[in-house]
Amino acid sequence: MHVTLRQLAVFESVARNTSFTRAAEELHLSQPAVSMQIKQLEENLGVPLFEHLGKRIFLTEAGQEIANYSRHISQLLDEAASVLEDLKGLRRGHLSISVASTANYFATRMLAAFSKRYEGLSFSLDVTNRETLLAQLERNERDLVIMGRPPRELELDAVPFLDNPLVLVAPGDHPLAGEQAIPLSRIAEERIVMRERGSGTRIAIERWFAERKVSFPRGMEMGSNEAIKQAVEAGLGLGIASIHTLELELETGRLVLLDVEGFPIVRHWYLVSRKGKRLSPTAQAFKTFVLEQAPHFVRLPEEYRRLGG
Amino acid sequence: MHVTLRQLAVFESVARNTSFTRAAEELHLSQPAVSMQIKQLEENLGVPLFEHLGKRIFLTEAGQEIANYSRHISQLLDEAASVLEDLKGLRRGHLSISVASTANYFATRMLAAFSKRYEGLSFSLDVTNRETLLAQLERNERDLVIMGRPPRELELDAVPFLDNPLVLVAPGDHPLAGEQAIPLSRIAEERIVMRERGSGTRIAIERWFAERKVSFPRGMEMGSNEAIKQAVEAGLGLGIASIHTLELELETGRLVLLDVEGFPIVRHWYLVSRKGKRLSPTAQAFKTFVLEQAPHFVRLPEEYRRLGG
DNA sequence: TATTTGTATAAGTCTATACTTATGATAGAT
DNA sequence: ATCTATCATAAGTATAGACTTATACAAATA
Repeated sequence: MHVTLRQLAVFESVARNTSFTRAAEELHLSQPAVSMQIKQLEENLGVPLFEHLGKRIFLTEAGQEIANYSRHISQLLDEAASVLEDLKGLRRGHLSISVASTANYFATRMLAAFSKRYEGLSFSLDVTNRETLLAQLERNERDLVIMGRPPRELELDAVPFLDNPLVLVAPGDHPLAGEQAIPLSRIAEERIVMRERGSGTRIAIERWFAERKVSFPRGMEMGSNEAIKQAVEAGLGLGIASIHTLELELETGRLVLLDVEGFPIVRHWYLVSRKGKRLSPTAQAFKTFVLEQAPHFVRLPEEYRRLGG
Repeated sequence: MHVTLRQLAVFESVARNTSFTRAAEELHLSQPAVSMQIKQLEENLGVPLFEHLGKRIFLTEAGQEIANYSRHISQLLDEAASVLEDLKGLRRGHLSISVASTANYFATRMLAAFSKRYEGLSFSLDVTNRETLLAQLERNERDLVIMGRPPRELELDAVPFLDNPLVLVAPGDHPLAGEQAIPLSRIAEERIVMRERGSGTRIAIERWFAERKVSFPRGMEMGSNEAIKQAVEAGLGLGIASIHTLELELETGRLVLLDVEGFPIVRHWYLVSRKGKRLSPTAQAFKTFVLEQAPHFVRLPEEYRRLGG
């Protein structure tokens, strides 16, 4: 059968007015135009929809059924239109993002704030490692990803939106705590706790030392930021990590920033999406939000120094 | 927006196949034809439905929403088609009939049998007086009506389908009980209990006596068939009524048929509908059923005589 | 780099759609 | 019986709808 929405719309009007002429007026059509649409609909359905008794018309049982279905369908269409409007207007929508474990510390706060601003939106947040992040982008499973320097070889849209200072920290009672302008050479004497080889942070650190032609300090490798913090607190050495992973420890003074020559090593946080991806209104809104608001969700190294002093 | 069902159908196929080319094959179309339909749908909705990443396509969030609505709509259309088929195939439908009070005695049985044969059908049965019956027909509120002789002045389709014998009955212990070929003159001596002036039955009786030039017997008027039966049983006189209202009393012997010259007065039951009314499949089926099966739902006068003898 | 695969765009065709006006048929109303 | 209101039918038209083929473009693949 080849029913059209037009036919249903005309039918609906006729059924409601119980008159072809009245429906024609309502639809700004000639009366024969209405007759034809109804006739076609009846032919398509293979059933008479109206009963003609004298000059009055009545819906047949089939007509009543079709009237119900017709109402239902036009209601669905209205609803669909409204949903699309909501999506455009950010009153509805879903945002799926993933963030590198290290970024979790502030990304969660950003998402919470964004969520508060756009109440209708729903979210899925994945906190995972770099490898998974890239795989998700590859499979187009995420709108956006927050991570450190994204690989150049993959075709990605990556926008830096926030400084990511790698800082040197020591236990609160360390001899170097509070000293200013510590020469880098002094650090070479200390043992360093940092992330394992191959991790984004570690690569950055190695490159940094290499650029300065400073011999890489002996150290300990840890598989997580939490492990680094615990090791440093336990006095196993100095730590190098993103300042954004250290907030609580710095605030309580369990760890302190060291003012070492050349530190912090400034890297950046990136907002990453698949190259060529057309962001949904929701994702676009989040991107804008992050680009504008990100600094409000982290503390700068200076702020902690003030605390420590 | 001017969305068409065609657009939704094509969209549905593309969404399911996640491929324009595959959808084109499925729909036996060229690939550009599919592209065009999707493009139009997107323009109508004002939203991109697909994301193109490399050669792969993904549904946008809006696309997923529309896919849901589209599925729902096509499901409704399927359901509507199936309902119409059911209506045609008498697996579904509604029959609304009214019957004259007098006809109730066998009409209910007919309806029960019909209902058993077509299990999917629903019914509404109104047992009411002649006046209401005609008003209902006038307002096209009933598919069919069962009544005695319908008025000629109204434009009706009326088909007689069953004899309606008006019989003379007496209490089981009446002197005339069992006598054969009682002359009509003998009856003139008795008092007669019958329906009130103006009722269909009464008119028929009066006309019958007039035709035979027999003086109308003195009698009592009753407003209902039940009242007649009670009066006769109580010995207030002989009764004249449709045999179909007397089944129980004749069967138990509380009343007996009198074999009076000229009796029974044979009238007919009619199946009546508004002139020009196109009967629904259900109503048509019931009409056919009644025309073919009606005699099975009543007893003939002879059968009771055998009982009485 | 060339090839294959998948989609978009352009141009053209054909037809059915969605109308129109004019007129006919029918049933109520006057 | 005539008039009036309603719907159906007929004939005609302009348009847009639904296609086609040919070709361009872009990205994955070899």
